[in-house]
Amino acid sequence: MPAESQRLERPAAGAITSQLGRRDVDYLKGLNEEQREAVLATDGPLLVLAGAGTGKTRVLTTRIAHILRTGLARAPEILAVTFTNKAAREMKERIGQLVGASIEGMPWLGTFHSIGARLLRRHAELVGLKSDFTILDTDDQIRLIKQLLDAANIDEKRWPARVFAGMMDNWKNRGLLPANVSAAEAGAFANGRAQTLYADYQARLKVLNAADFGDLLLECIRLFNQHPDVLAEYHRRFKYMLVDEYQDSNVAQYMWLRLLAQGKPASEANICVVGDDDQSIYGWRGAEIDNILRFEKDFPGARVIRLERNYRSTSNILKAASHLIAHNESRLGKTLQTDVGEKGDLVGVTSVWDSEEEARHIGEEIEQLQRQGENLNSIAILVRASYQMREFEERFLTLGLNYRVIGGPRFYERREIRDALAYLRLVWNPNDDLAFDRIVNVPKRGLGDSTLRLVHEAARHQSTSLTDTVRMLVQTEELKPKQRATLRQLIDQFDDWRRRAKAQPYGMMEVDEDAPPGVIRRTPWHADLARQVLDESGYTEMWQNDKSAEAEGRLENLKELVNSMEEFDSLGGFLEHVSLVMDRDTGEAEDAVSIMTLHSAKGLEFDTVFLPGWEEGLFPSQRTLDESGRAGLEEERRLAYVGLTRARKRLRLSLAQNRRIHGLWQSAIPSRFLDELPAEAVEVKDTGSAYGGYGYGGRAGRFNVADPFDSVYETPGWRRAQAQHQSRRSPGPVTIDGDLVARSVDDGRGSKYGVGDRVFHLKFGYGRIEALEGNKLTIEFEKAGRKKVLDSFVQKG
DNA sequence: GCATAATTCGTTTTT
DNA sequence: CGAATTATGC
Repeated sequence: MPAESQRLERPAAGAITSQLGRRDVDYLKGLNEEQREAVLATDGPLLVLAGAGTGKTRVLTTRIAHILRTGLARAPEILAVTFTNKAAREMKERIGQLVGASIEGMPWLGTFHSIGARLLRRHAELVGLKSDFTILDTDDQIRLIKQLLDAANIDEKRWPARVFAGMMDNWKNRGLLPANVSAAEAGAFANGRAQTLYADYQARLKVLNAADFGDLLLECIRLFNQHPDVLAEYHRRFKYMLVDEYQDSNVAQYMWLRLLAQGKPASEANICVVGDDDQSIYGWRGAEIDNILRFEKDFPGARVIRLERNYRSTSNILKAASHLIAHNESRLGKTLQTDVGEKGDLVGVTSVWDSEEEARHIGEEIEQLQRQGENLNSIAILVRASYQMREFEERFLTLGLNYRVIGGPRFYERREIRDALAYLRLVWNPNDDLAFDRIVNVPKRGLGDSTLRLVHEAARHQSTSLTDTVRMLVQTEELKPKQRATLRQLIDQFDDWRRRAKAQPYGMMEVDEDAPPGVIRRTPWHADLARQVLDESGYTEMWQNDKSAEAEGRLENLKELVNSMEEFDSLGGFLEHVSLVMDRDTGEAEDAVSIMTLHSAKGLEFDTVFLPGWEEGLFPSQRTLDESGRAGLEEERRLAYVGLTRARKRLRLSLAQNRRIHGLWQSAIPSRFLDELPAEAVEVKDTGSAYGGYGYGGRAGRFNVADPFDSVYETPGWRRAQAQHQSRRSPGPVTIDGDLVARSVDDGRGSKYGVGDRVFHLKFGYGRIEALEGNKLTIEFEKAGRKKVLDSFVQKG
């Protein structure tokens, strides 16, 4: 885990350029004509349409190297954005190799989000944040929304928080601030209160000094729009802009780029986008394939360079992929030419009885390949939906075949990791209410719903953080003694940890760069502190006492987490890293078959690729068809294209005649995509167990396909979708949940009490104020006696 | 407040 | 069919 965010701060700006003079760089060697052109066309807008396996990353990295080498710009003057951390890391590495320097000095190479975060931290105060703002993950987001729904008296059963989170995500992906959300769209949630909720949510984030992932872009856009001077600063700074996987960009990312490119007239902008419209598979999460299709209009006079020479696959594989993708209408059009030279094996298509047989069959083929000396690492199984994976896992376990599942729950998404991080976040920032919420009763401390509800209400009334609220509450008698003692202890503990955190000066863990190898590096204090926090809080113990099977693994993960902290210079730096870099190191040490979804396979390649489950409904997915119609079908087809083009030498498709979905068996129809493969590149195989005549193999090369596309509109699913769409469009009669009974609300003049006032307290009844101390009142109650309470819990009686 | 039974509900996923 | 979340009883 490289400490990118930390190291980049060091002024190594000249590191790359200074070494260039000494090196005879032959970076242009080995590039084909188009690639070289794409590298050398530095000025003006450029669209590089790079088909699968045509050397896209190579062009991108070489282009950067070229810009540096020729002195067109220095490293900090180049903005290069990717979508994933993995891609960013890879680029850094390869640029490093090309220019013979380390990754240092490319401060603006990163994901949209990490660069967005970097920009926001620099100008935080202009968007209502402090520069040490917290980046929320989806978990925190949901928690926060739940609180807001609760506060607004919206039934969370009927209007689930995750649905609203999805809507907001959607808006943010499209660059919409609360004010810009159309009433029609907002009407679809909580009887039209969505817009207010969105605004409340944003306001709450500011109070919490936090931003969610969407904000990292959206707030940048707002910043640029509202502060042209700031934007101008970056116009001057960035001489060249490069964007990877442009077909995956969404509207917000487009706006972001557009603003940054505005320093010059569009026809002169030095912006280079690289992508493949045929590999756009993220439409469902906001990607606008239109961005890439429209590039030439956005940037008039843009050069377009097509990379069509494929260095990956045999011609049969390529033929299959090209033939299939040609069925799409909205595409810019490329024709991949193989450079491999071999025709290779035919693409195998096998029909099997059910998914169990499918797994058995693929297992056998893999064992066969293994006997032929193939490496398991060079084999992958790519599925459409993750539930298909289980069958393979089970089979491979009984076979004793090594496999690895890629893209499962990520390290930083595991419960124990999030809990541990919440502890650390709360040490780092006492006002992190979401972190507080997460761990206040983890491990179990006997603080249940009622106690926490009380704390929350008090916090809401007083507009203080949960930590501060509790700090006040424990000085009163609002809480039951047991809970009060527990909370007091917890607060004290955190204060203690914070003291320890401050006690250690930063200088202590500065790494001695000149130390000879072998010198044991001192464990940074914050890793130690983390260990202490986890031990003293009882968190470690909680898992030690847990007898479930996963407990051991969780403890391991916690250790790993603490160890990984040692690579960071400060707790803050570490926390930034974990909130943005959510990917795990790929353990490629062992030889194993890879099992993953088609989506997570993008960008990878394998000698042998198995593509199971080519059945109507599963692939293409019925749901996508229902929701997005023809556009959905085209995206599914691109997904198929991505799958096919992952293979270098061997491609094996399969389909089951019967599949169990949601517990019940359904007979399946072969995928229409099978019909779209060129017959001459395909070989239909038979497992022998398929029932003659029914099987796909029985039809002598003609695929027993699927209804024509139009019939999709007749499926029940489609009609359902239509119906939903209708109901969403028309707001309909406004039904009121009946829950409009006024709650005892703070009337705003809350804290204006004086000694002698008669007040009412929900729990203790009527009483008279004896003394005032800030917002703490001492009251002599008529029935309950003398108590200390918070002013927000009483009303004038 | 917490452990256990009943119920709901089923893509794809990065940051 | 099975996970994952929610209602129920102690």
